[in-house]
Amino acid sequence: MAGKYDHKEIEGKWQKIWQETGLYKTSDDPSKEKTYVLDMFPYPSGEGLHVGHPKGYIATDIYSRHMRMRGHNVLHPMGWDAFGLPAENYALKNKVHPRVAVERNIATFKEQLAHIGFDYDWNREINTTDPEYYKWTQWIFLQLYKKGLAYQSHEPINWCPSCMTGLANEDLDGAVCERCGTTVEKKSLPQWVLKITAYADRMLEDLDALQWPEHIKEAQRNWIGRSEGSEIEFAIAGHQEKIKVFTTRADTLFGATYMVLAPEHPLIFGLEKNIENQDEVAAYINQASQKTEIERSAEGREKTGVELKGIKAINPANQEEIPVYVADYVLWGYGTGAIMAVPAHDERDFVFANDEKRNIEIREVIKPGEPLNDEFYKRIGIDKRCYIGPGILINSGEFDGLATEEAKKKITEFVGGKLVTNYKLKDWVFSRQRYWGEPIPIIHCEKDGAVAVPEDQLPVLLPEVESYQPSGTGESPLANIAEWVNTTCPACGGPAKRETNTMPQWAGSSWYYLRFMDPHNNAALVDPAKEKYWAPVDVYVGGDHAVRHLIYARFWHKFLYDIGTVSTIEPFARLEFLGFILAEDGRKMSKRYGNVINPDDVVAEYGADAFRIYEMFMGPFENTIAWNTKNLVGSRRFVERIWKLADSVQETDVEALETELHKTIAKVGEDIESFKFNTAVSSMMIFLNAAEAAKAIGKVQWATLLRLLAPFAPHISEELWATAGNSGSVHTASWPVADQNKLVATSATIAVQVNGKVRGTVHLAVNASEEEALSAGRAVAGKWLEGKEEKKALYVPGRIINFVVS
RNA sequence: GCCGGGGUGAUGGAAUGGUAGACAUAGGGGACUUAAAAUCCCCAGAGCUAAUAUCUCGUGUGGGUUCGAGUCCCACCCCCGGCACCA
Repeated sequence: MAGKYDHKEIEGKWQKIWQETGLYKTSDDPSKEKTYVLDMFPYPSGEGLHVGHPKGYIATDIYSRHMRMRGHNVLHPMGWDAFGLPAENYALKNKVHPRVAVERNIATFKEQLAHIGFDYDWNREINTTDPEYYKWTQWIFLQLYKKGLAYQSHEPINWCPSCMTGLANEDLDGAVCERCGTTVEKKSLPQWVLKITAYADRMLEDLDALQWPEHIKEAQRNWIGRSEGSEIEFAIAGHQEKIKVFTTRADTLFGATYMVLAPEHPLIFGLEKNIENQDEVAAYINQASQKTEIERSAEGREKTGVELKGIKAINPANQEEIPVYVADYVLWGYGTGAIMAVPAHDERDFVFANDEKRNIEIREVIKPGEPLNDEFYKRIGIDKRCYIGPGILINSGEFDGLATEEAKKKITEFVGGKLVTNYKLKDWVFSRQRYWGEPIPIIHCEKDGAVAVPEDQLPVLLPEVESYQPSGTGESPLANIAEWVNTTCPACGGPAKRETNTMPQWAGSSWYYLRFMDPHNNAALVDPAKEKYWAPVDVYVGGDHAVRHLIYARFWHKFLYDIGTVSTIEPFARLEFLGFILAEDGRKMSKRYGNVINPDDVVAEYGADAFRIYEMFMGPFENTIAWNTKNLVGSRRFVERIWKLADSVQETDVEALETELHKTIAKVGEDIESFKFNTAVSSMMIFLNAAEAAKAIGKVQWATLLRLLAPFAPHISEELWATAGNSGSVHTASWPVADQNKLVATSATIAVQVNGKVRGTVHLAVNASEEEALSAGRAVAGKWLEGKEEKKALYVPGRIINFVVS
């Protein structure tokens, strides 16, 4: 007779034993098959974990325990992504050094995680703010620099006036800072930029082979934004300069009746003397620069612009002179910052040109390849004079009659243009004017310019400062430490200054998964043999970060592949998307709303095992679902009923449970593999219901059930495994194998239908003949067949009987 | 606007084209208890019924394919997510 189920005692006891015996220590045994399961490592915030954080960790824990039981050598590590603005802001607010705050927060996180009973190998813990770690982050930067993929730029960048730092495009949410919601400004600052665009094509192409959720792949495709088109030059009448445009519709060139330059286009200044309405143009440009990105791109906004009077461009297709405008609907940051405008076949150009005072010709050059009836116009849904689809060329000289696709190539060739590919993806602005990040390992020499810090001098340690308050001037707080900034040039020995900007938060997380393979290596980022064994990450679990982290990590990984550091072209073979847990009120869990649920409290009251089961049973893993303490009771009851079932264990197996047990074995195994934890749990519940109904379970069946339960509820299954007299840990026992012969029941209840409507059921042996089945079916459905002509009778063994009558 | 994913009881959700609503929560009834909690047993999509049986309807809407559709096809509506004046 088992005693009362005391989760505190049981869970505390086993957590201690597992730690003492090193049950989860990972070895680099190359003779065993490996599985590398990884969570997106957390940022250790001052608020600690809420119940949403562990959801993904529980999933990887179950997966890793299951693979270990299947005999794999499992790498399931945990670490801390601790650089970046949140840590620094927290530290500023609470008047402690970020390092101290981070250490304290990590201790809290670890304590919280420990209570949930994860199988992490803590010997492999990493922390991105540890100099032994960021030495290698800096090392990667140097390799990028050496290959010309890290360069200095003076282009204006996005600047967050609240965070007082420059930002990358990926750090923006539309036109506001993703972190604080402040509208960003443009600011000219010298900075380091990483040439992520050099990898755009490979990042796009290699997506296809990844086992990732479609929406994440799609988000990456959108972000990279490849578009194939042509670059075509337009001469300016009476000038040497030319206007270069990017277009995806070179086939419409004969319909280009004006051009537009972005307000930032430098050519406007170059032509200044020849612009007759200089004042008007200058005023427009000034006005445009005052607008925020949001204002500029507001949907349905009237298109404004000013003609550059005295300037005419020459359409290279037909040598016609056409007007040139400056208008802010053309963006300086995309393509060449200038467009050829074809009002008949581009909605935006149409809206701009379809204004009487501008008096711009709308010239049709594409005829749709289908009948021009009302239905067609309804479908294209815009003004009949603007058709944006493909078609057949008209009014295009010798190209008349060609189809769009062919004409694009031929016309580009005809006017001496070239086919090019454009991307929305921008190079990664990599400098941050803040304290809490990896120093960029560069020295600026008066004579030699930017010089890489020699690798043997890494890491460049982040110095102590008096104030890590950002200056807001565009200089990082490091610039105030003269004794650190002033140094000698490694190349010439002359006076030089250190780079004072730091790396963005996303640097350390762009390669951390590699360090877990070999966390204590001082001579290399990762030992090649270990990398070859463990790479790639087999299953990567996390939410959000569809673009940023995943695109940065893929970029760095591909670069590391090119320089021979890693052996795979992609870092994460499979990605499982984590649906968040909302608060009970349906809102995001946040201190601000006072709706945070701390896992410590849940574990204390219901136990880690019930907590783990509940988070997995809530619903599909990828769904966002609100926390519900009432529902949690069900998982607690399940755990308690398992505990009580121990009293019903008998020597001999219960024959009636065999089919159900083997179904459960198959189901739980498949469901863990495919991250369908909710149905894995429900299948164990179904089996438990059956065992309770039978009022008995054989000891072999019991041991099997405990092994199935072990990944989900590691403590209670370990306890019951031990009390049942099994040797060793249940977590190193072998995973049960479903017996195919037992999976199929010998008989089944199947439905009898008449004309597809269920009219009854029959219990039939699975191997019953068709005659037997149909006659049994007729007996049940007799009433419905009476007086009707039976046209057809179907029997699908084990599934259905259906009579078709008239 | 383009792209991706969805719409199933009161709720979270199940369902290789084969008895829709498994499993769980909340709910109703009963047992135990002085009582309550806990536990155990039973009921439970909607309609019609005093109730049972029977029947009818039922997976966003309308069509279609099929012996049979939540599942496949077509059109539409709505929700969530990504991108968006990207030429």
